[in-house]
Amino acid sequence: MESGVGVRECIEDYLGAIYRLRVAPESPLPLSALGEYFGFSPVSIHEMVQKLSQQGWIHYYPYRGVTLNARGEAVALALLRRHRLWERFLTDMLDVPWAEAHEIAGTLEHAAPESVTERLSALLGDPVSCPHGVPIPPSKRTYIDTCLRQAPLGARGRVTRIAPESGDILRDVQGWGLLPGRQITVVEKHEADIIVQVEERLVSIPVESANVIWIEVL
Amino acid sequence: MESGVGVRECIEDYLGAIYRLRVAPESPLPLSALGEYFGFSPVSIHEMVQKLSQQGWIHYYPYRGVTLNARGEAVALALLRRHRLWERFLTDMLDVPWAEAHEIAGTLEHAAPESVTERLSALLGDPVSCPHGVPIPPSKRTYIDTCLRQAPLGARGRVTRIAPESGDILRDVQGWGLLPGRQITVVEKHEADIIVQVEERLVSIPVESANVIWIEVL
DNA sequence: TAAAGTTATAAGGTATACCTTATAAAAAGA
DNA sequence: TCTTTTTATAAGGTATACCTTATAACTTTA
Repeated sequence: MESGVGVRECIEDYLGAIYRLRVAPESPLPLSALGEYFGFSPVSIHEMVQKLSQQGWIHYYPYRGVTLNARGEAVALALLRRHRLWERFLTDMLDVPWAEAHEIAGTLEHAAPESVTERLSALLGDPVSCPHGVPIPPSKRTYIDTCLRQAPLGARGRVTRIAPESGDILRDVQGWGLLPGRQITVVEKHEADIIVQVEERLVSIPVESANVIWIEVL
Repeated sequence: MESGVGVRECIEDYLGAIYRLRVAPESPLPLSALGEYFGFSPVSIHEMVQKLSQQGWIHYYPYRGVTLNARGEAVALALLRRHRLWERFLTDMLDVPWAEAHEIAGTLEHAAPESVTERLSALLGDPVSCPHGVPIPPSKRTYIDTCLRQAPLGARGRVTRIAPESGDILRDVQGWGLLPGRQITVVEKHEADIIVQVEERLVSIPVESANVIWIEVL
């Protein structure tokens, strides 16, 4: 089973995007979501999806969307792992700002082979158990997370991921102190925002942002 | 003046190759050398050279070869700097074997922006003065080097670079203890080989290898 | 159920960077 | 000088991944 080595960069990007954008592994991701994410035309997305399906990376359910098959998911997970590790390297060792690191990691994740990334993981102290940073898939996801928007009142949890990610939301999340790994408690839920407690501090999160913040309820 | 940021990867590769392969900055590098280096057809090389010339990266002297102009040289130098720094990171911090590091650095040098590479330089202790490793161009070359093949008998010098580089020669060079930075003395010159002294040890270098080892005569 | 909105697909086009084959021009060697 | 070799250039082709326009098929909503 491939893990991303030698897989065409463009294919990796699509598989990674499907992984990041999907709501649940089984529910098909509409092609329109991919189009919006990449900023490509529906026709181009459709072309690529056909190719990915023919080459056996995804399941394509016309008029409904796509899901990753085992092969595609393996590549997406490996990609995400490389992405996270480079992100941590950039922030922890090179002091690159978090939001910027995300973008740069997006190119490094393709450039560095698995072997290098694994050595990098060791250099960083194998951050699987995640001291402060981003959850890094070891080879399978080890937690089940819930969207903050859906989290019940009073829920206590750990921020697992920001998905789908974008430079802007990352900046907000950093400002709120909601980086992955942080412990939070949902203290109030309103129409337009959700109030969470982050280390003695109360923060108001707009619902649109709460839609992309995921927590593991503890 | 550009320094490699935003310059098309392929263009950077050509400019870098011209820099590495050239014998002297002024003497045109024949297109056949580029063809051999990349393994591309003469026609393809010619096409690319025309493009590089039109876009103002190089001087093209038909039937003679190419030289870098100031703009092209700046990009090549920045590329080489990024290459060297990633190489050092890979070998020094990730314990990747030298020969392998060269290849991997060849992809990282394109992926990481200048800013990251500069922070990387700081992390590595700004290896401009080069403790043991590879000479890293700061922004201009600060040494004048001679091909070992041409070095006079009895010359004492410091290995500056292996150029043109390839996985195979790097392995040999590593075995001989002739990594860049090492002090050597030319003790004998024969038809087929050159005997150099490297830290108490005498090593016989075949002339073909001596052709790609460069030293700064001290 | 019919209209409106999505999604699919066909057809044709773009740019990049490579390829081959064939011919022309220049340089190098006998 | 003449031939051989090298270098240049023209012509046509490939693959990838994007584009637009137009039409067809399906889904959703009124």
